[in-house]
Amino acid sequence: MTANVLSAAREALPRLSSSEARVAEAIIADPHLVVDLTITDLAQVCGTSLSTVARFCQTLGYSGYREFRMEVASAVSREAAERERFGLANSDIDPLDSAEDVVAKVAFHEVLAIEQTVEGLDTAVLDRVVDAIVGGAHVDLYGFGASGLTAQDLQQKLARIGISAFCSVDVHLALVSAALRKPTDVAIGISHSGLTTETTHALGVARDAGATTVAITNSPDSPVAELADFVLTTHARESSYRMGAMSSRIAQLALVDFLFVRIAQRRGDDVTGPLQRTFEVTKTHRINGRRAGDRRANGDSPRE
Amino acid sequence: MTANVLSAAREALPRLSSSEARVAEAIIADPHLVVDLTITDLAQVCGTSLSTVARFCQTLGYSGYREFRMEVASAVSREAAERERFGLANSDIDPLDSAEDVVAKVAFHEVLAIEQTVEGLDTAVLDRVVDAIVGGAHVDLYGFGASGLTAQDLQQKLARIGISAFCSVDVHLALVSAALRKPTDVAIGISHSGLTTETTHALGVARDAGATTVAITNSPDSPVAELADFVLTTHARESSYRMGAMSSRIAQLALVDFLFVRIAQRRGDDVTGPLQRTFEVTKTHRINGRRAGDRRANGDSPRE
DNA sequence: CCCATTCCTGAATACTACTTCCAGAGTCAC
DNA sequence: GTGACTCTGGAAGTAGTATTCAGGAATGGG
Repeated sequence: MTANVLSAAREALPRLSSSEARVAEAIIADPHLVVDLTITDLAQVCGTSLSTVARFCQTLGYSGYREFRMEVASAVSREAAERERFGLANSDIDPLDSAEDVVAKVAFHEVLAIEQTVEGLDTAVLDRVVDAIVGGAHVDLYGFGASGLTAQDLQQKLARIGISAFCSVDVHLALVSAALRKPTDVAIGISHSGLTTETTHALGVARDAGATTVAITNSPDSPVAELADFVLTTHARESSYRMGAMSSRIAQLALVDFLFVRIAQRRGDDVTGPLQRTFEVTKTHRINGRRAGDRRANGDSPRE
Repeated sequence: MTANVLSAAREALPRLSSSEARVAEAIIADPHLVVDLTITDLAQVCGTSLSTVARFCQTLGYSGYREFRMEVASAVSREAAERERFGLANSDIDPLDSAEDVVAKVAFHEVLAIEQTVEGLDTAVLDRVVDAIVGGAHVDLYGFGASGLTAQDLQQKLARIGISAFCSVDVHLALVSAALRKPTDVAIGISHSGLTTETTHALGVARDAGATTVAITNSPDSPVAELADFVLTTHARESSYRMGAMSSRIAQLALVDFLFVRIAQRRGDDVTGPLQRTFEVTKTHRINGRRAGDRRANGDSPRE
């Protein structure tokens, strides 16, 4: 299922028994343990028996420790390569880090979040959501707090290509809209944790009204996901929780972009046109450059 | 020793005996053999005995096949990542692209936008903006359309760590707020093109009121930038204008995150605390997790 | 040309690491 | 409290890996 072993481990955590979870946590905290240690040693480090470690590997879908280990080695190396591109030795932010370090580390985590979201994305589900939206009449979006921005972002994008979309920061309005959904409509709930009660509530109402429901969340086992016909999962790692909020939002936006581009593509929309125009306006402006600010009034671009 | 196992093997070739050379050649031709096959099977494929393969691994400086194999797995995965990246570097989205292709390409461009923004960032300017905000009384944020979401995002973040920040989608309210700025305040205008009249206007008003002004834009020569004491530039490449809208917003958010983390770091804020708590809530839920569906009466999920 | 030395090689052996099985402990529902 | 179930680690079994060793080829000296 999930391409990256480590994301898979994180995702599987809730389904695991306590001993297996201990193994998962140790591995998530330091994946290098797997590469360096034999199954026996790893079991000892985790305070459990090697049988449990072996079972854990199989729970994740691997034939055993050997296969799992190779997979972890690959994932670790891939991540290390990424880190090197940012010139980083380690990736946790320290209070004494320089501005350059902080910037590189934040960027690294955000890039990682995007890449892992891609790896873990089920494109079949993505396309079914695209089908539902393209074939549907209207899209309702529910998201509050940070996820509210993602919802608004998608709303703006859909509206721009002529798809009826609604999104409100006001829970009451969202609920009213949810109650009015028809079976031809699509309702999308966005919540990183999947626990946000307002989002869950709204999505449930839309579901009861007969709409096709979609969840965008980092926790595919969460309440929001359970109300959804289709679940799109982001893979922002929470282990370095200090970054969590940022990475998760970037991952959500990336996901929303995938969805949007695919919709535009499916509809045969000429996404190029309008944006091309923006591009040219900008370019023209830049050539005359400095004085454009003076002629204010009306010459504004489609976006921003 | 050479960093990459495979180069090492290639380099060592002339020094190897004929049987070991045969092993080396097979591996160089298809490194995946090592990942997939046991030492016994690999020996058979190479038409030699497993002893020879084991010796070969030791000749290259590894303790044995096991260690060698892990190393090869790492190298192979790293190389695949590089190749993938390279393949995406020069490709635009095509109407006939598959979902996988679309996702990979969009993600690549977004990652690129982050990386280039990091590269082009003047951390000295960043830190002076941080100084202004940390030492100031209040932050006003102006941004509309897509950039409005970035503005709101930063507003939310600053508010969360107790910094007075204002952001409104209503231009009038923004202007009123701008007019009320004091010299101890900071006003930040966000506009990708730098041409948005509302943003320019508001930033100009805040400047006249005496506030320190900051511009976040992709065009450092634009009107918004000219009104700013400090300019933070995003580097979302517009050449592939089809992606521009998405990449620019990601770049803006990344920039805002750099700013935010640096501010939190400077203030010695315990960013860890609140987020840690969120993490634990999620975790608690997850432990009971398994049966959450039952409690929820109607919750069935089509996937998983 | 023959013998001695050295190096190379793979079969056999020894060993380690991994997998699988199983029974006991614990947990939950009735 | 009892039965059904799950979780867990010990132990047996097996696959995979390391090492030893002897035969054989190649090289060099007599």
